[in-house]
Amino acid sequence: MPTSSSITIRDVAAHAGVSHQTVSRVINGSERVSPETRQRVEEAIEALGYRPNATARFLATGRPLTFACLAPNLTDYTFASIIEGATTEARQHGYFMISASAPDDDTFATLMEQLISSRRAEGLIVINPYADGRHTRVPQDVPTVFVGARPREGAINSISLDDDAAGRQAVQHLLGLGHERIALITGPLEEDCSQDRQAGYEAALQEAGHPVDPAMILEGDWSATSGYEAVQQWLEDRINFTAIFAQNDRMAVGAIRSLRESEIRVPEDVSVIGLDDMPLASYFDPPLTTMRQDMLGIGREAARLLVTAVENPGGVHQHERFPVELIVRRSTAQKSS
Amino acid sequence: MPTSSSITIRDVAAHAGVSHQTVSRVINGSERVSPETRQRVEEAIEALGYRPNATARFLATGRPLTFACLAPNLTDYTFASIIEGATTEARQHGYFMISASAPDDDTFATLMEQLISSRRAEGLIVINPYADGRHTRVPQDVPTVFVGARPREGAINSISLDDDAAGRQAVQHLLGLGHERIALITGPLEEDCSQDRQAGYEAALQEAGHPVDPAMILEGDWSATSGYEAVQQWLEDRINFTAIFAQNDRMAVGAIRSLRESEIRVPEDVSVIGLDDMPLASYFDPPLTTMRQDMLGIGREAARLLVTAVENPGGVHQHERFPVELIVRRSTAQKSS
DNA sequence: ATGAAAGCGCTAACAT
DNA sequence: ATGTTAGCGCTTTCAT
Repeated sequence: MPTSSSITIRDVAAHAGVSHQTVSRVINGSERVSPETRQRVEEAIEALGYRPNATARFLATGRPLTFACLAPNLTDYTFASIIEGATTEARQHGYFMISASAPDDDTFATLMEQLISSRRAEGLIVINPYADGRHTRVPQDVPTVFVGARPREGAINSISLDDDAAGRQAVQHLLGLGHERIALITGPLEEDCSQDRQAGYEAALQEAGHPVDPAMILEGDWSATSGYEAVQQWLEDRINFTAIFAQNDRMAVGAIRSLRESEIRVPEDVSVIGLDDMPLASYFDPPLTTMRQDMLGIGREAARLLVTAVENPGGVHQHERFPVELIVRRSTAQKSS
Repeated sequence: MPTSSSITIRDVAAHAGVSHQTVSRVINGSERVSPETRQRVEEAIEALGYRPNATARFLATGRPLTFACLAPNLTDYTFASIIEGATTEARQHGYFMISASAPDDDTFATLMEQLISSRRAEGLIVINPYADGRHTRVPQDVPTVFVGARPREGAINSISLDDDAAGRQAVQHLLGLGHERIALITGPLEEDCSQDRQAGYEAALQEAGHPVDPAMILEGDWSATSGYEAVQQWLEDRINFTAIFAQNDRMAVGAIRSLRESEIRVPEDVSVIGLDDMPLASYFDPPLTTMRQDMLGIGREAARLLVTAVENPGGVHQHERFPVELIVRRSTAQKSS
């Protein structure tokens, strides 16, 4: 089997004594080829080591069979999982994924130009589109799925967690353990999910007849450090609370560190619940109570929606919300007396 | 600025009253265009909202300006970081990256066919090529960089940690604290890095005049669970040790969990050192002593080597090793009497 | 400095 | 069932 250096469809045709179009039919699995001819062509392909040139095919069909997936970064575990799910699912449908990190608005705009305007990719997945103004940079008429954003005006598919329900669930778990003074550490408030999780938190509290105390709500930036600092702040301000809902696991871990350093026991004195179920969440001390999100599944679904959008132009835009699953470990416990 | 739906170079040419070739010259920044003509063409481009079609350009030049990066998965923090570094660096040089996960040999082979043989990508980065037989699946003559593999025969660039030095450094740190009975949890032994880290461990021990006891060496699979189980095993076998070197952080964390459950204190009774400096390594209890590897830098360097290989065919193959940096936190301490 | 012609490797449309 | 003729949108000679 010789090298496939630059054997073209015509070389194969010559070798098999047929027209190049017949070769094209064979490699595309058309029915309209006699068995004998097909056989001869396949032998020629094998003999010459022919491999179809993807670029040429893309040009001829006008379809690059490629998606782009943009996230603030590629290393965050949640982003990476979504990307993995989307990439794998896309492949199943014949598409490859170009993923790139767009830390800011400008980078995002540049990538739009190079990826979308140049028609290098025919579909787009944007993770965290409301992290900044990037959602406004998406060109019209490009099949797109936003991940981690609420449905909005505009012709775009969206997938997100059911963040409101997640917020409620966290609070209800804590309420069920007897806690009433529940503090909240949010993510950046420009992100939909932070707002929705907070809304769920407030709703659950109010429905249970408890007040929402603004002093017990602090904004973090998803980092462990910001969770740590939120607790420091409350301690300085002498805020009383017996439980904390951190909107992600990293902030929860930071909060626990801070509590411990102040000799406050978790969960005996204060319960802490996070959200994500990040890797090793059960290996922290104490093992983290949290809410698991199916990030791989979200990524897969994003790819599925995108395939649908690309293959059925003018279709209806979909909006989905994924549920969260409570994982009770040991950072939450019954409120002590 | 109208839509760029399907404006071609010829539309622009007509609009500007020049030949399409002149438009080509303008968008490629050729010198051989008079300022006035250039001006007119640029106005036409603006007026029509023209954007060059990347696929057409690829076909004409024979260069897809795309790399592929294959890893066992996309979510592992070390892989994701390497990918992020490589993707970003590649972009700097005008290349996009298609990344995909190849959990096994067969998937890898299929991806080679779809990505490389079809000339959809012109360069290849393989993370962990010796995880299985995948390194044999890389076609000849494709510019390739192996990440996480020792230099070998064959025309391929490689980058890895200086794993041998890392193994030594871990042991020397422990030796310096007075430990002599140092147990080792390795990664899968088919991977170069596991072997090399073990070689460094053994060399450092021997140079210090201490025996290498095979009973104190157990093979893990990088997971926290395998670290946990290794310690269980030693405990059952009543092996005596005062320190553990786990070849990655996850296994270190698992080992610590196991030790604690047996009422063995870390670091008072047993010191534990890992390798990676994974996110939140400092948030475990105790904060993990480990060795940091610059995964983003490794990824960037991989992309740089690949650009060189692609742009200078027939060049020399490079092999690089990155150093590791000891991060002393609190899971290691002076051996108690 | 600019244009005309040819072709990259394939698919699509129309014959036969 | 198979071949012929045209492109896809661009770059690359080679003229002028």
